[in-house]
Amino acid sequence: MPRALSPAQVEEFRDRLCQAAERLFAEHGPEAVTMRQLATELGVSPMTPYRYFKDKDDILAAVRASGFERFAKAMEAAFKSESDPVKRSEAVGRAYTRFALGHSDAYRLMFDLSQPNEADYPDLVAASRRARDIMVGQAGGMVEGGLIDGDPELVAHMLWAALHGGLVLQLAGKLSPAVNPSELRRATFEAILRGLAKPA
Amino acid sequence: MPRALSPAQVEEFRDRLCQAAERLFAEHGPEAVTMRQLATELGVSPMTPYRYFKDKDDILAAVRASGFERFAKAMEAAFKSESDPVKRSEAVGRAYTRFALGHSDAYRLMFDLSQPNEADYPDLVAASRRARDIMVGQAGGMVEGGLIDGDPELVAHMLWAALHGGLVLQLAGKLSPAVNPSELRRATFEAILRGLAKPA
DNA sequence: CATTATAAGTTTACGTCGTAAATTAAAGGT
DNA sequence: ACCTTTAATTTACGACGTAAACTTATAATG
Repeated sequence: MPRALSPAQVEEFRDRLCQAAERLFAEHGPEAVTMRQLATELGVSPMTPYRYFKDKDDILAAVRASGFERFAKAMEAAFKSESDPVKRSEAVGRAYTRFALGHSDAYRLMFDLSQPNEADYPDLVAASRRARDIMVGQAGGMVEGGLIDGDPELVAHMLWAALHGGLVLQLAGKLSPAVNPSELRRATFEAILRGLAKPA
Repeated sequence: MPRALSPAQVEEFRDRLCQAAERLFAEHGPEAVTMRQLATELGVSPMTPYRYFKDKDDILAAVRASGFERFAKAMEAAFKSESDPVKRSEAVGRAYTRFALGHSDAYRLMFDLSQPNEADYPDLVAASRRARDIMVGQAGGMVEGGLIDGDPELVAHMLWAALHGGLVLQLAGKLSPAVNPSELRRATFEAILRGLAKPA
């Protein structure tokens, strides 16, 4: 069916391929998934995906960008669901954790995997920045609300790094079996916030 | 020169190959390094490494194990260099950070990369456990010294996760440019320790 | 010593990968 | 009706990991 292919059709094919890719990447890791498999999955010949994506790396970037978008969306929803800075922070943190644990393969693809030429994929960069902005904004609320002391961006990164570190260690199975991951997160947040609390 | 090959010779070849592999893995990532390159690097034919390693994954595991061993050694030295629990903790933390930043490729290979059948490589498991034990021991000192409150293993994991999280985000270039990584580490440790401090 | 069994190392070969290039075929525009 | 354009397929290539066959040099045996 040559001649044509509206932008909508292009988008539809890209979406379908991304969905298949995300599932297969999650199951077997991106390296283990072949272009031929992806093509078979969509019922097309091995070279067809190359009309819609530059190469395999481009597909990976698209999958990661879509992950960041859903991630950002989940956090934005949590952000808007509360107005009190503390509750808002807790809601965003819960959304973050829920996403990381519920879509752990996507999360690993997004954060663990360091694509060398990440900057070449503007969609990826934009989606990733969008997610980070919410986290910073959430911490800003707590500082402005007078609950804690410090530069909001620094505080946001403290909480983010601590949460991310625990999550990747948990997902990699590197935590000691004696440590309950959710208790680890709770205790870490509590300690950091207590440590940053404004002196009464 | 067939017949013979003492254990020492085997070990020597394995070491040479591991060193070449670590350098090349660091430069280009493990996936981009081929068995043929490694063989050429050692001046042998492409199949020779297969006498000393089961396959490419086995080489990667050996490289990671050797990384964990050097990492553990560095932390053990720091641990022994101080007797006061707080100074000891700081020394171990510094050793950890210095290793992660100074051998960032090895660190990423060790922690970022999740080899699926990690348990199949006992050397790797042992070296990895050795490193973790020091971190837990270091936190135990602070708790026993009465400086902070809590389960030593949990406290160790809190500090570990926070440090590791900041480091991997830094190494992946995901920290905001406005945030100074070393200040981030300092502030996080200070906040956690303040938050865990025993009430006077 | 000459012979032979064995093990180190190389060569060859296979199936699979990502993808470039050539080819085919279907839909407008004229 | 014909030509141009382009989606899609087919074919083809070089490189990969590694199995299997082969070569070669020694150490043990008679």
